[in-house]
Amino acid sequence: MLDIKLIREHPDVVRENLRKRGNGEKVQILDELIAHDNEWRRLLTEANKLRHERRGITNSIASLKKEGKSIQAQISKGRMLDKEIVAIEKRRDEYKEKVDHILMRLPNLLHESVPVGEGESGNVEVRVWGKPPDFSFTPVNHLEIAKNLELIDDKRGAKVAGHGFLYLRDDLVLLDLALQRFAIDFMIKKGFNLVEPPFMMKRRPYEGVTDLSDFENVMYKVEGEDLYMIATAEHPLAAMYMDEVFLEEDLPLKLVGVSPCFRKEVGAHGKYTKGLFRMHQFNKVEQFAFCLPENSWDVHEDLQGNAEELYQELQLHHKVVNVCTGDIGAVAAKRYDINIWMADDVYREIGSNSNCTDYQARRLNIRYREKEGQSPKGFVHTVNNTGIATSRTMMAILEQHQKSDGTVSIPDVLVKYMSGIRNLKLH
RNA sequence: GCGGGGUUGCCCUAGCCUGGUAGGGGGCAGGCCUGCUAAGCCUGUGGUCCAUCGGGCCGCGCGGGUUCAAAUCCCGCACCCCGCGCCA
Repeated sequence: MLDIKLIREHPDVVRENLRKRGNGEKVQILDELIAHDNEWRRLLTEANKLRHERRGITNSIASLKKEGKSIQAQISKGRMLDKEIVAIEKRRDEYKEKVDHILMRLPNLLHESVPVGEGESGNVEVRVWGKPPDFSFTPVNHLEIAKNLELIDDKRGAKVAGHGFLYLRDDLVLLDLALQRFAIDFMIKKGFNLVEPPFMMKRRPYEGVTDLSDFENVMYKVEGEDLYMIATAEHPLAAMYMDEVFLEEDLPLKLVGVSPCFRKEVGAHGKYTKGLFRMHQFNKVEQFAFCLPENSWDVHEDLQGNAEELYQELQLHHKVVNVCTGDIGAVAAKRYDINIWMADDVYREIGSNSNCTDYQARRLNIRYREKEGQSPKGFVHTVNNTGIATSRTMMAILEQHQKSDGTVSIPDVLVKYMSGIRNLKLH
């Protein structure tokens, strides 16, 4: 959520931001917001004047009573005023609701380094690590490899849970767990605190962390309960400190969350949905940080470095892109994606890293104070970054580390987490 | 799931029975005093709106209700603590 004061004082900045994002239609709702906010403030001031008058009457009744005088005239005067107050406050609240409604729908302000562009094609490459594998045979996709090795059962997954669900089997389950343990140990060494969050959360904290359209397109709702299945550990991690105030010396607070992720993937038609790439359920180790506003850009780069190191240790060729205005999403001020090479010679997203600045913190009311005993100074910044999404990482390992005989070699760093297994092969 | 207790400002706490401007302590910030330090004393402390000084409104877990007037009375809900029950 943006600061309403910023919108009042610098509407041109916000308007320009919406244009850059290609949210032309939102420029209009911004103008509506400003008009509604003006009207809200006018009605608020008017209501406050009436309430002030009303308080005077109430107080005069108390003193008249003490003197034993009649209070009837004051009571009827008060009743008249009450009617006016109720009417004005009803209108005031209607405008306030309109203001909040729009405010919750405006995207975050972009960082100046975000490239302007439309869709994925507008993303700008900033780094490449490694090269495409030099195969002496025609590489095949991970689903084919995994099915040949009897490590994935997609037919039964579909039978039992529907499209987008798989049974993982045997060594692929071990690989999933190995990736999680590898990433967890890595992040702990980097000074992160390990957290397993709740896998469901209530609506109010959920509204604090995400775009409202996600409630239709992304999250599963638990029927009959005020609970949603988490789409990523980022969400419960961000909401963990809702309505709290950090002490400046405790920041940055870096958390590594491990959890399954549940996503409806509404509107995924036409996108690449093969095998492990786009599923309704997968496991992820997530980096998350709360930090001071002045540090968030450093922390953002810091987490990016961690993610790149992870894929380097796994010997996975990838590219880093600065995600453009048309592809970045509402919550982030800046985002890097890591795109992984796949066997069809296409690079696909394996993780992303977003600085959300104070956008989530304002919605969640997470602040910081300079010293114990002082009042809060401002909102913290939040940064979230995929450490390892096991599904897409397994996919990349299968495709990049496949061999001509249909087996797959396990990256060295994972072997100790795989009970010594060095290859995926048919048993 | 049942019973009891609780939720007041940055923190702790009084006020609730018996409705009438939320009091005290601590912390923090600023000031006074002081040769220096400590102590002491004074002022301030959340959100928001209008405005030149300044002033108003809101805020006692959340939402309703009663009343001229609600932290206080009534109803509903959430969360926390204790005990009981059930349970991997």
